[in-house]
Amino acid sequence: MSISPKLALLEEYALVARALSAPARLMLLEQLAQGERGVEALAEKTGLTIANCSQHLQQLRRAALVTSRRDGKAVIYRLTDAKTLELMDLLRIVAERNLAQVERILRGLSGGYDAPEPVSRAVLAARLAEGSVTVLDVRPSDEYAAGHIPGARNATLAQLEQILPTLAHDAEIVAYCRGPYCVYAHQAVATLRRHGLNARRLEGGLPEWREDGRPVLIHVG
Amino acid sequence: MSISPKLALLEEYALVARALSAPARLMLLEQLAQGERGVEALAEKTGLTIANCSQHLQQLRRAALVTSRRDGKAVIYRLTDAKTLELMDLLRIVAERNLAQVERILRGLSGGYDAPEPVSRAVLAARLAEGSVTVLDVRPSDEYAAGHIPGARNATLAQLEQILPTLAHDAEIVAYCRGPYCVYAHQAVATLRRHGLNARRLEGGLPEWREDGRPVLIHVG
DNA sequence: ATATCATTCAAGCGATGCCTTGAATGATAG
DNA sequence: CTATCATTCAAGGCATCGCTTGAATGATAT
Repeated sequence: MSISPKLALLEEYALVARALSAPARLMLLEQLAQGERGVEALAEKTGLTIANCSQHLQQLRRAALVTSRRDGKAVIYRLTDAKTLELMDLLRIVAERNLAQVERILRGLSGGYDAPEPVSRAVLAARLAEGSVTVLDVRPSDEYAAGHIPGARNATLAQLEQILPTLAHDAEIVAYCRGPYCVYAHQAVATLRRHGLNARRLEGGLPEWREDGRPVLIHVG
Repeated sequence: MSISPKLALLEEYALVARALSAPARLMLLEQLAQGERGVEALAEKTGLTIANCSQHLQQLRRAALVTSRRDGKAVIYRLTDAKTLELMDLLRIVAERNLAQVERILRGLSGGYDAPEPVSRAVLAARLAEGSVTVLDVRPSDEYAAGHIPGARNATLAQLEQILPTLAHDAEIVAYCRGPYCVYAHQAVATLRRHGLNARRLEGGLPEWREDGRPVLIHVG
């Protein structure tokens, strides 16, 4: 009943890939890229039931993409390390690079306008230093409170229309969200540009920004 | 169409991951990494039937990991670009790195379940002679192939859950691995006992067994 | 101890995936 | 046109996956 060593190895690799092969688990990883979370919080954010969420998390843990620790009654999950994020990013890059389907979906998101190139993190940091840019954090406010780019203003997609008048029409606006898997920033830029504002998207999201070693402001005033 | 654009995007990313989640397809990609090949050549190299091989290749093509062209009657497949290779490499790196990490983590938590006393090598040898025990080698398959206790069955930790139903519930199970500093056997025993099986750990590992002058079987059938 | 809360386990259902078998397609050679 | 070859399609069996429901576990507080 002993299988070949080679096949056993491939089975291990396949286990990791299989852990990444369900949209629900990618959602969980995206959430965990924001920071460590408990099961209940993850279930709420992703819309999964508690039990289902727990089972997905255990599958991710079996592939060692996440680790967990106890905190009182709660079990807190987090990404094992930056390699997990790298793997997710490369998966996304390959998918977007190769799949015309992805392009069509993103185009559908942008509502048919020509999406401009995203702003690199280095460029945004420079523009921030000279104060020539408005930064918009379009994630839910609890995630904003847990950490955001210094100087960024928070507005969910639902709030976006309301704060439109308060946005300068001359300065450039840069929107960001959770990261490459997240579509909030795409949608925000589409909305802003439809209203004639000069908006672009930040390349990557807050996890990538933090990964670069750039400042993150916690506990808003 | 767009029920949920976000889900649709994640579905596309998951499609790429799913394409990498079958050992057969990883074998095909490994072959293609050495150069473009026809279907028949790939089937021969991997031991798959022609039809099965063709279907796997189409799945890889759907994920845009490979592309194909016609050459006379034959269809020649090749990797789409270097990114496919990068993705395979990162998958392998993460899998191997994570397995080592699991080992380190488990070393920290030796407790967690009431571990029974390990079985001495002399006792195991006697029990083996009378056939009243199931021996489980929980090291990687290549190490198993390089030498193991005669009659031992090989199963990595990842495979353990899958072979659970095939393990006898009445006979005692003895698990061993590399030696006193290796945690595979500890973890295996913990898993088996969680499933209600009567499992214990061998004192020491294969090096100690060999050091005792006891038989070691090389070259598995 | 008992109660409570968060998480995990276990069983069942429907859907999907992998593999096999046998027939259909598409391109080339005579 | 017909025959041949490589590949693909189609249908079936069998296993696995993802989700749900309801109960069990583990840690904490009373």
